[in-house]
Amino acid sequence: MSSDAQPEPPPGPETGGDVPYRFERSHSAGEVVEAFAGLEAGVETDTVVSVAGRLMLRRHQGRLAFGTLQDATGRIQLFATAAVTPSFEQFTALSIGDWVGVRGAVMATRRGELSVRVDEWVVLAHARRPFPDKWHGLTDPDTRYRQRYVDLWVSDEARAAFARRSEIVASLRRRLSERGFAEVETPMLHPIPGGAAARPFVTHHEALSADVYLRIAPELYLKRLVVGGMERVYEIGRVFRNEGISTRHNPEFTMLELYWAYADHADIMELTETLVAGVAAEVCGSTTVAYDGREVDLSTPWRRATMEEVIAEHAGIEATLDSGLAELRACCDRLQIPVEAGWGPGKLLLEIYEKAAEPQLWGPVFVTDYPAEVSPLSRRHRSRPGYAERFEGIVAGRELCNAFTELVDPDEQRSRFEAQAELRAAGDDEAMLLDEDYLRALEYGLPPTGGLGIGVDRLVMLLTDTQAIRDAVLFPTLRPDPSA
RNA sequence: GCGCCUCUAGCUCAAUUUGGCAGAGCAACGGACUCUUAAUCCGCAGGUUCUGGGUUCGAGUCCCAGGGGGCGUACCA
Repeated sequence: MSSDAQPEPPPGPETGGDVPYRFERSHSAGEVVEAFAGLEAGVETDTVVSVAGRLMLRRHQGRLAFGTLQDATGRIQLFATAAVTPSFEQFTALSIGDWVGVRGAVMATRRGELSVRVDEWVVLAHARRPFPDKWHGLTDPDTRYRQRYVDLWVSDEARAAFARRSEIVASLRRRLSERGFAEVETPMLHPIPGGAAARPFVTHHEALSADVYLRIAPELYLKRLVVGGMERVYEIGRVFRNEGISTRHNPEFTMLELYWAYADHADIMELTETLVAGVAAEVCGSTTVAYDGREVDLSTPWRRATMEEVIAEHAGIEATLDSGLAELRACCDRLQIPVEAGWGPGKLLLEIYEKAAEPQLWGPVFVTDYPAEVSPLSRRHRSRPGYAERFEGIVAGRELCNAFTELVDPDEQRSRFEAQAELRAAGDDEAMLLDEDYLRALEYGLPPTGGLGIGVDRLVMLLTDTQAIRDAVLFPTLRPDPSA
């Protein structure tokens, strides 16, 4: 920082000087704006503040210069004059994008713009590359994602969305903590990928001479912890699935999974709707949010409807597991849904739901009573043979969560795994693998447990009104840059 | 994977019905200006038109191949 008593030329492009190791900031831009809101035009206060950020706009007028300084909290105008600002010429030579620290009196210009007078200033970092057009910003999505560090400065929407993402995740953690859930971290490198039907990424551990898999879900480890006596656990973390990329899919995404001993699917529904509505109220200020030009009312309770009910409503078809294989196949034919030979009635019913009913749902709605056949980790429905106590939450037309009363019986879990193995043998490379250690854990006894998985990125999309997962993930997966 | 669209200066965009000297604004650079708000004004520069072939007297433009990206679709949350 230059000093009034013994002014030193601030390091700048001309001097090639080094930049300071730290800067003592007294106020963020937002704090100045808040503290001095309504300051009358032309008033200079005695309050001296230190602010820091990037110079985003400049307006020079001879021996007077204005700048717009932006930091994480917002923008504040800088007011410099040749009379009071040291090294005024160098100050006016700053580039857009340069980081500067400024110390001076808070004032309002004749036009009433709240400003910090530049009594002292120092360059904190030079922007050697030019910033994008100050009015148009970046429009090329590729550049926005690859150079997010630039996008965040020039796109207010991006900055706001990611700030809100942090609030959402913090809110989830706080709410779960309040309910007695302990946050844990389980392995990301799995010897046997499990907990979901998905193709994994494979990697190799040299010292162990063993292939390992990036996890596709933390589910089986979290339930091991319930066996271990952790009655309420959750994990928020990255999972990896070796599948296509789309507006709703990133190969690595963030999942919230929780397990709650002594609870069942009904408890989980209540928890889910309360959690989501609470987070929405906290970060959006309302349980009614706008998404994609439509309204979503997240206030509790959410509608519960069985899979058959929504199929009847939206596809106009009466289809259940009791309809029989032939009838379900005929339904698929009528709806022009391609079917494969090995599919059982459960898979056929699920296909009918996913192709003919789900796309028309807006929600929020819990679609309940999934076929047990397609739910290898969930417990059989207590009163409906062939069904599982599993549900998915559909919000704003998208799957937000997947949950169930957990399957606790080791023998039944073994036979479910074996059924998956048959599917795998028949060519389904997303079918689950048998995990002997998980079965052993179940043999020690898993109490009645409810489990939930929420796609955090999808929740962020919902609450930030973004239509592409890339706008909810800071660094979405892209092809390696051929020019890099 | 497949289909459609797209790629021009650091950024945002132009460039006449298949074709005729590659342009503007912002940023940068030089200058003027003591209350601006995307400041304004004058001046000066700035290009492998994504890459490689081809057609043509002549290609940013037309054709072929490749690359990046977007959207849709498939798999999936």
